[in-house]
Amino acid sequence: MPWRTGPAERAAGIRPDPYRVWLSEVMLQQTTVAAVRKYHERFTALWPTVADLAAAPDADVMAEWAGLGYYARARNLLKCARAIVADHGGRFPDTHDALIALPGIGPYTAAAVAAIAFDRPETVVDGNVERVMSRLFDVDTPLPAAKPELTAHAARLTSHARPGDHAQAVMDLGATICTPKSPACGICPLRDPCLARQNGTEAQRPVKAPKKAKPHRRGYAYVGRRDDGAWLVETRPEKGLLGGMLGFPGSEWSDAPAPLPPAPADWRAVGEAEHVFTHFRLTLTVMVADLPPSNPERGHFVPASEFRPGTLPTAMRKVHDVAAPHLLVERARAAG
DNA sequence: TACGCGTGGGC
DNA sequence: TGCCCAAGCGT
Repeated sequence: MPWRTGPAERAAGIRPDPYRVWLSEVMLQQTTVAAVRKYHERFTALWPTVADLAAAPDADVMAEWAGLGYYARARNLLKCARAIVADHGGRFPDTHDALIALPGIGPYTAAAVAAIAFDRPETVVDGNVERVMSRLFDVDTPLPAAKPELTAHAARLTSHARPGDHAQAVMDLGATICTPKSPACGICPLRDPCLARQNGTEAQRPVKAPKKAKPHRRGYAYVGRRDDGAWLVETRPEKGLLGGMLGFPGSEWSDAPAPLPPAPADWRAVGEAEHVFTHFRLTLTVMVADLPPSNPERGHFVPASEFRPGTLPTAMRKVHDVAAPHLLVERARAAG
């Protein structure tokens, strides 16, 4: 991964850039490496240092984060960058305790940055480490209750000689060999001491608490365009679902939502957009209309030349994709 | 402690 | 196809 340093660089005493390590770790929270790579490249190209990021407009950062999910991470990313400039002279603190005091940095990220960027003997415990420890010691306590026990195991094994390499190695073992399904025990360097392997329980580790069922919610989303092609959008409130992101005005999302058009117009339904969030399933009825030039009751117009569907969170991009063909038809009909 | 918070890929 | 999951954090 591009934010890592190789053996030759480390042998020469070169440590990874703490800014790049921090950025990667925040992006990797509950997110796959494959999804993160391009976002990390884009962010470091646009904002090469933490000071550059701290100076960026909120809307620019949110737009670049669009599609990566868990948008509170992007809001906290900016808060953290600005705190580092304001309170730490633009340099990342190099201790776990100072790092964990910053927005968006919790136990995992504080340990990961301290270990990987500053080679401090901190114990990282992410989902990979939990899985490796639960198998190595055949822990049958269900997660998340097992977390302290697994953390204690991981801490006892943490290398004080090469903490950064150790942290990445345990996570890489979990990501590539000690995988959730069909672990490659045959090539695992820990196959002999692994208690789950000895007991034949590796497929049942880690034990997890049962999940809650996802309710199904519905709503209306309104995609309106003005005569000049401008799109009616709104910036969502800072807190809550898709907080701070651009979206289309809509109704509440509930069992039986009431229509709530953002402006008087001849709204008509053109289809549905389906999306699954972490804790509920959503079906949005997509409404479209040509809008008069008068001010809407909610939202604001973005000129067609400045509107990029890629800056929308995925649920809203799906709404756009359902609506766009119908709007284009209307534009063409009007023009023709 | 438990919940709210996204998304895309794998099977 | 519907579930499971991924380098968690804030409240």
